[in-house]
Amino acid sequence: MPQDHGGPALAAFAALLADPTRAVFCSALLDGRAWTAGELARTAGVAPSTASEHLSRLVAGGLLAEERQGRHRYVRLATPAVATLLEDLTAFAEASHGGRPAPRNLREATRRSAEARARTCYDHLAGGLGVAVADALLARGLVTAEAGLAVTERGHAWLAAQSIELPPRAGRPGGRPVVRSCLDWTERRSHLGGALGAVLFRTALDRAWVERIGSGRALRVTPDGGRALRELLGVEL
Amino acid sequence: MPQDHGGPALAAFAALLADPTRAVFCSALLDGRAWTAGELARTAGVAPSTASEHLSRLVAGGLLAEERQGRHRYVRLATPAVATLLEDLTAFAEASHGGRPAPRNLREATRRSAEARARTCYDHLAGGLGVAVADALLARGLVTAEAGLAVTERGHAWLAAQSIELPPRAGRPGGRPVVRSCLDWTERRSHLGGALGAVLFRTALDRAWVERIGSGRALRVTPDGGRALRELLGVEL
DNA sequence: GGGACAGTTCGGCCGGGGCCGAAACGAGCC
DNA sequence: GGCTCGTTTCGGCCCCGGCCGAACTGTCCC
Repeated sequence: MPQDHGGPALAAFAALLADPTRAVFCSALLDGRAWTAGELARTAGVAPSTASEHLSRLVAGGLLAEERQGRHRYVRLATPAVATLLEDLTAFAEASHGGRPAPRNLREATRRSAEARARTCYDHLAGGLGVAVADALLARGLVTAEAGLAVTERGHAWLAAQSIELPPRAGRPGGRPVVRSCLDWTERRSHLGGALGAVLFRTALDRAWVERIGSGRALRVTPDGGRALRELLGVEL
Repeated sequence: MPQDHGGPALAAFAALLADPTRAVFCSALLDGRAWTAGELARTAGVAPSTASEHLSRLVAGGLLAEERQGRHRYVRLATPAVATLLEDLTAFAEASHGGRPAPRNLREATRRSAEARARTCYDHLAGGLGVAVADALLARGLVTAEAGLAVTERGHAWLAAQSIELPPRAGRPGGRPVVRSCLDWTERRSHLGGALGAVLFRTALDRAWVERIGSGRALRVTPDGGRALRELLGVEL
């Protein structure tokens, strides 16, 4: 039986994430974008040589995918499934680890609140904005939590009216679930992941409703975006 | 932001599972029952003193719950959420680890096939039986995979007709999802987890459709059970 | 070609942590 | 009380693995 091997395989896999440096890498990559080896090394505060070895292990273990461009080694999470797994693990780890420590100084506190307003979580919206959008979709009956999260009839109509298309394989067995609850570390509440969360974020970026700030997960809502959110969903920021 | 701490917290949590012995403990506990420290020590092939230390760490980390009875220390997975997390991790680990090794001898092969027919996965059915039941529910339209897995109108009626009741909080936000796809390591296909999977397994045990073999995850389908499965779901074993 | 720079490989250091056995503890049982 | 047995604590061993710096490779740019 595989579960005889489940022990060792599980241990080997968990060991990939059990190192603080590798965990920081994965956390950073949860912004859904590709990072270079050097960026990750600086972020984690280790020598480039150390980062290189870690990345090789993560790639070999199937957590990361790499792409070489010239003298750069770009690396990103291998699949959305990896992101989901990391989100689940982090949520659990944070929860069982007890409350998170308070910010150490004013600068960190303000940065926290800025990020809390709007940020990304892999490929969808998170932070206060993500939670607000999720609440609005539920309140307007576009998404139901009746028996697991799902898009309602009205929800599909609304998406069509906005010319927002879900990917064809979404929701089919083996495909990505349409809606997934993703616990927000900041808000301690759920925002929307899954194919719906991803396509909403993508749309918001394409239509310039939000734009990235710097190279992290932080987002800014544009004036157009604020208007659209208010009109389409009744979301007031 | 918590994700600054997400790295270290994630690493600390993953480290709990990164040890082969602790991973074997968790794998064994995926049968959903409480084991004593000594049983786990023998299963993993380590000294009782070693097992004791590991268990303390797992309990402190929130993965296991313990209950002392006389001179015994019973431990079990702390919550269904832990089981879900372990299932996801194991499935991913098995998948990315490449194909599982072939059975080493005839005895192991036969044991595999016996277990493959019917076994448990935490608190629901798995193996060939689990997959067959899942397929039958889908084929009869009692469960849909339209937009994530969900119980259909007909499904609810069917459950009521069988006097099978879902727990009241199931499917509500914060509650356990009603239906969850759980990848079967043996069959490489999904069977049903979630509240529905749990209540179906519980019902099957209560009505003596299946019974446990020994102390592992293996199950035997009783004659009554075979009849019930055939009549109610058209499942032929 | 030459210089700058990203990444990799290797050797060596060092600490953490898993393991055991011995001994202590404590519950059940006679 | 005295015995058994499951569990725990402690001390000590040892090895795995993360870290760095130095040297090397390969790419881009001038």
